[in-house]
Amino acid sequence: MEALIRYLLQYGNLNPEQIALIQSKAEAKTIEKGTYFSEAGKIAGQIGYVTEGILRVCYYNNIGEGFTRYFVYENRFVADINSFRDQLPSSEYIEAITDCSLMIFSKDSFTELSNSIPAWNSIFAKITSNVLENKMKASSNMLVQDAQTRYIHFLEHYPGLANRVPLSMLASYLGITPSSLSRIRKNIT
Amino acid sequence: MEALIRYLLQYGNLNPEQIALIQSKAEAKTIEKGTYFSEAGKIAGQIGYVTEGILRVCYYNNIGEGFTRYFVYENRFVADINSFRDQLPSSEYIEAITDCSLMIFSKDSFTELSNSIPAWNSIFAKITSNVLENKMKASSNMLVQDAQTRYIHFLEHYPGLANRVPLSMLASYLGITPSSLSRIRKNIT
DNA sequence: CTTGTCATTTGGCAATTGCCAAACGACACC
DNA sequence: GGTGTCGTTTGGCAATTGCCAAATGACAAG
Repeated sequence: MEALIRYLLQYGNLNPEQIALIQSKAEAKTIEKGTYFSEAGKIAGQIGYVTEGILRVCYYNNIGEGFTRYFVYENRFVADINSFRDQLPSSEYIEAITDCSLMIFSKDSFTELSNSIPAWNSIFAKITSNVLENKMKASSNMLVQDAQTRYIHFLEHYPGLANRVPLSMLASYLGITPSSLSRIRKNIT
Repeated sequence: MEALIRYLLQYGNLNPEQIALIQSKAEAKTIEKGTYFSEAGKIAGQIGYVTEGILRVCYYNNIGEGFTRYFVYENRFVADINSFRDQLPSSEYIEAITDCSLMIFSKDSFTELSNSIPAWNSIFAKITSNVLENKMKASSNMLVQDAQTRYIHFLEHYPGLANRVPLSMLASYLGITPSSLSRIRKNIT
């Protein structure tokens, strides 16, 4: 909970009353490995702050293969933000790939905070654009690197994460086959 | 100018007085092919709505090669949004690849609109997250497609654009060499 | 018209990566 | 212990793409 407040304070100021209000609206939630926090076709009813565990934002093609767009891990927000904000159907899945603990805000709580705390919307606008811009740059950079460079960059940028996610999901994030990732790992040891 | 207002109205409501205020703050500007709208290391002082022409958002590596992250063309906003919002140094270049006509808002005008029009920040928050999310998905999708598929998808998604941008810049957007793109074009005719 | 410059095309070859199939390892269940 | 399942590793081969170099084309300047 302190971590959540510290995270928010990076993006704007909040006084003690506002912090107390936020804390009163945050709700602890755990979800099991393999279950979905949010599903394509459904409307996102909550936004979560990850206190423990890893999720992946992913989609499936017409033959059921899953592709990882990115991972979300401790001390980051997770949600289909456009679905949550405008209450439109989501286009992606958010899947827990380990057991996860989250602090969540329901849409109603989020709206109340947005009405009570002037800085709230500005804080989330900043978080959203910073995070999305970074994700976009990461994908865009990967496009012009070879597979091994992408993997090494992932190792450096997300220390420890490579050992916590299945090889096949990491491979689809990197845009390569599981076999290729397995060979790359053998190469660089 | 009507196009700009119509674009904004897609993301929120504005009454006639607000529309008039917006129009009074928008400033016409032209920039020449080959010049920068915004530069890495500098603070973005304006946000532009493209009425004519094409720009690219790009960066350079340590040996001076330029890589295109994406293109911005008619009836879209262009800016380094994080630099513009927080007045921090930009990390990328925005280059006119044809002569361009823009409607621009200076940081001061933008702030005034933000103070006078309650919906203003919400409109730009939606535009920002929608646009960034689409860019991010596009890059992420490209990562798992072969070069020809990426090019065909670009042709379908941005009709006419392929003939208006230099092959070398399109190649770097697609993450392939100019030679490869040239061969792909020969293949599919 | 000639020249120079720069972007694009093309060829040949090498490296990367994908695809398919088989083997292996971990692990739960009987 | 045996069996099945699933994820990962490995091998062999084919396709894609990059790299380097040369040829061609477009175009502006003299």
